Amino acid sequence: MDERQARTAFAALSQETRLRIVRLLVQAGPDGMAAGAIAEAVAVSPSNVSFHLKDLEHAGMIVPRREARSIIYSADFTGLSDLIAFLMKDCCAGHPEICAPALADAQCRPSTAKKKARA
Amino acid sequence: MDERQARTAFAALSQETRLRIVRLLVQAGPDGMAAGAIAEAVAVSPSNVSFHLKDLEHAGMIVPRREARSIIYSADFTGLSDLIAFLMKDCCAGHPEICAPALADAQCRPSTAKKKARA
DNA sequence: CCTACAATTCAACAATCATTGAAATGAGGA
DNA sequence: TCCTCATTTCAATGATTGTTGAATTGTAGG
Repeated sequence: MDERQARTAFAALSQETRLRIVRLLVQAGPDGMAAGAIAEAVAVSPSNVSFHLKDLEHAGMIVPRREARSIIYSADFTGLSDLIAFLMKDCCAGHPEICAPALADAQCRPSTAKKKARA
Repeated sequence: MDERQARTAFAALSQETRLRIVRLLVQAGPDGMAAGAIAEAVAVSPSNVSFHLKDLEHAGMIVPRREARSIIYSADFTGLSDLIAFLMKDCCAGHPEICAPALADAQCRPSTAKKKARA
């Protein structure tokens, strides 16, 4: 992920409605949610949600698929992952020890973490 | 870090000049750089760099200190770390295996990861 | 105290972004 | 085909954000 893509992603996530949509879709998992359901969940108009969904899609944070009459959006985990990697490279560059707390904090470890987080 | 803080941080990083400043300061390390030096490095006017520095400070991405006539800014590693943690919680929530690639990708590992992680 | 320097503040303007409601597209079902 | 539903597109408007140059604050040295 280059700097330009990262900026686009940051901009997408900096807006209240859009950030809520992303969090919603991450929780929804691979099944995703229809545009209309998203609009209802975040309480904005259909045209407005469409505007934000397009922006998030362009930023590589979500991905659409058609299913019958609906368009289902789901989180783009690869895109989110790439953004984290970009941020970690910037944050940790030359200072791995400083960034470590973030890793410990998130309950997200590579498969090497046998025991579950969240005791 | 709550959602509002995260949005402020994302907004700060979504602007070209500001993202360049952050990357510059991360590379500069704890010593930091004077506002004037930053302005020169990113090629913007003093008043403009001041505007962006204030924004980054407000977002918790950089921290200032006075030193003689200069004001030295350095990256706020804690703030950056918190943002990564926020993003990882959102991204990985319930899907740790999906987020793992980001961890492997960044050359930044917690000290708890003795060996492996990339079997 | 006066001057020089580093940085910030301020007001004005330009540019970008978000919201709205109406109209258009596109997929199914009768 | 016709009708309906789900979503998008469009144009207009309001709200935020970024940029500029001049004026200001604060620090240090002569």
